[in-house]
Amino acid sequence: MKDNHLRSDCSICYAIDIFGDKWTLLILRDMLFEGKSSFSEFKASEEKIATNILTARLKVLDAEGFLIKTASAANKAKYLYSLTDKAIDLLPVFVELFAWSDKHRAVKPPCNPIYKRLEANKSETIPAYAAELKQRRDAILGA
Amino acid sequence: MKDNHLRSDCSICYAIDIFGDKWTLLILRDMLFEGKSSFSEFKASEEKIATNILTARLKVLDAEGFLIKTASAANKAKYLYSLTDKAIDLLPVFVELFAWSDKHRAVKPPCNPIYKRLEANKSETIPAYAAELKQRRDAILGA
DNA sequence: CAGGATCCCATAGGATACTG
DNA sequence: CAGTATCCTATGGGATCCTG
Repeated sequence: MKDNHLRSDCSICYAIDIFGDKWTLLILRDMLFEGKSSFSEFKASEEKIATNILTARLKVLDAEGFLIKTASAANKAKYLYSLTDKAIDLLPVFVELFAWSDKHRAVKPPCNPIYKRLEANKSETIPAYAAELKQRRDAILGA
Repeated sequence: MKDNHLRSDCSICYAIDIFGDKWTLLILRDMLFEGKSSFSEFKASEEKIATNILTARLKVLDAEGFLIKTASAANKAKYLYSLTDKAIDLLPVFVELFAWSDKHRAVKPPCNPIYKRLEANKSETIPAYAAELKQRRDAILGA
């Protein structure tokens, strides 16, 4: 994809142009549902992302306004990645994607309890969880 | 991705392993929202997919149970691609993705009226549209 | 019209080693 | 710990031509 050159005006295409690959959504999953916020935590996920890919994806997510990078207060050599509202707004997409996957894949894996919590009563549970995420973020950023 | 080798048990990862690329969701979009059902119609979409990629993606979508390929009744050399329930079940994902994109992209493009119809009253409109799609499909397949 | 076949390039991504 | 730097391979993908 050429930089800053949209393939079309389509809204779906806009989304795919940003995170239509094998890794970006997994990083966002880690942040949205696994409470992860650092390079080494992402690296430790079971899909085993390579460090060069991880660096590249974090850079894009930053540039596209999905996350904010700050230095850790405790450890100067450590960085923390916080979610923007734009990223948190992807929650409904993840919930639907999860529900679909859970319905159609052959093997049923043990699933993250947070998903289960969000599947029922979506119009209440999702905004509530989004608020939690924003609260955690603001605590870290000291906003 | 190695064939039939899942990177992890994660449900999100399952979905990404199938359609985590720049083209697959656009083909499904064309089928779900644009009423397209043939090779040449997909090829004509404004993102200009290459024929080798299109062939490859259709093959994967077929193998993964997203569509059914049948010979056209009218034209023997023509094939029709119909959506399976598995593909139609992606409707909620598309609707949320569309809503997210529409909220966060800088430029607001003129949008497909079908999306607008599905954004309100989702729990009624989405199943209704899904039923429409299945009806159309069954008419074609003569089921 | 639906694709297959080729050629070729760019990017994705894996593995490993290294640095502040 | 958070990357950078390489090196290498595999795949994605564009362009073009060809065939039943």
